[in-house]
Amino acid sequence: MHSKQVGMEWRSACPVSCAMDVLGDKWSLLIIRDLLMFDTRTYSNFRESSEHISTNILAERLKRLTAMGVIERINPEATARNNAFQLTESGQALRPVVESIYVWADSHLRDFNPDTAAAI
Amino acid sequence: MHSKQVGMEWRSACPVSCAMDVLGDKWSLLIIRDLLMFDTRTYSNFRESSEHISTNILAERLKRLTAMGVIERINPEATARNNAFQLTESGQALRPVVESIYVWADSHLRDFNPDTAAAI
DNA sequence: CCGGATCCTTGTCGATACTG
DNA sequence: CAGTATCGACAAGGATCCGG
Repeated sequence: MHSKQVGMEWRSACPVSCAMDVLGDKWSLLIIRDLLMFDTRTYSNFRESSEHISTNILAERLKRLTAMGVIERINPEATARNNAFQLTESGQALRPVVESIYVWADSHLRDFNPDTAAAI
Repeated sequence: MHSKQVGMEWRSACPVSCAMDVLGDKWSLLIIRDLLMFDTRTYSNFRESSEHISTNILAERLKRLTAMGVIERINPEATARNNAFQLTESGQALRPVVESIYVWADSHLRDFNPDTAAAI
């Protein structure tokens, strides 16, 4: 699977920029976060997360992250009943990213959001 | 300076979510990247970066990142001639975030973008 | 010139209703 | 329950114009 096939366009060759082309939105890293915490998540599991993603955005992000090899379905031929996602090796390699973001926000965003808590 | 004062709304108390409320777009972390690389950047320096941000987006992001205490003007009373931004302590604390993103993209996005190079 | 505001077009987000 | 269709709201992006 290549970039052209998923309709991906890269703004530049910079890895950080490419990463933002894939993950640079408000939702993608929260999906990754959920999967880092719970290993597997269903469509409705994601919807239960406290940020309340809407169905079309969730479906699109799951599609994109799957296309980019970050997540995958546990069983590709699963029915709607038992259908869940997990991280690929690439997705698991995002753990340091999410953790460093967590650490940063936890120590530098407190002044702005008094509610910021360790609990997710 | 508090969240209400900058019109900030938080989707949840999760630090990762809060971080995405501040940095979760395609441009913010590229601005941080530039400042990590060059220490100080002017408005037009940012515009010269290879992703070609447009003026209105840049102005808005600089405003938001300033409001969130991530960047600051070197000299608040500078004229248009000598006017540049730098990272605050909070912004410099984002170095591990940008670096881990760089490392991830460099090793996991190559299959999708053959042009991904170490050079920024 | 440079920083930045404004206008305008296009694209994406997000809520909700709806379908298999 | 997973996913799609629709539509209004809003953000992105380009061009252009203004002030110092």
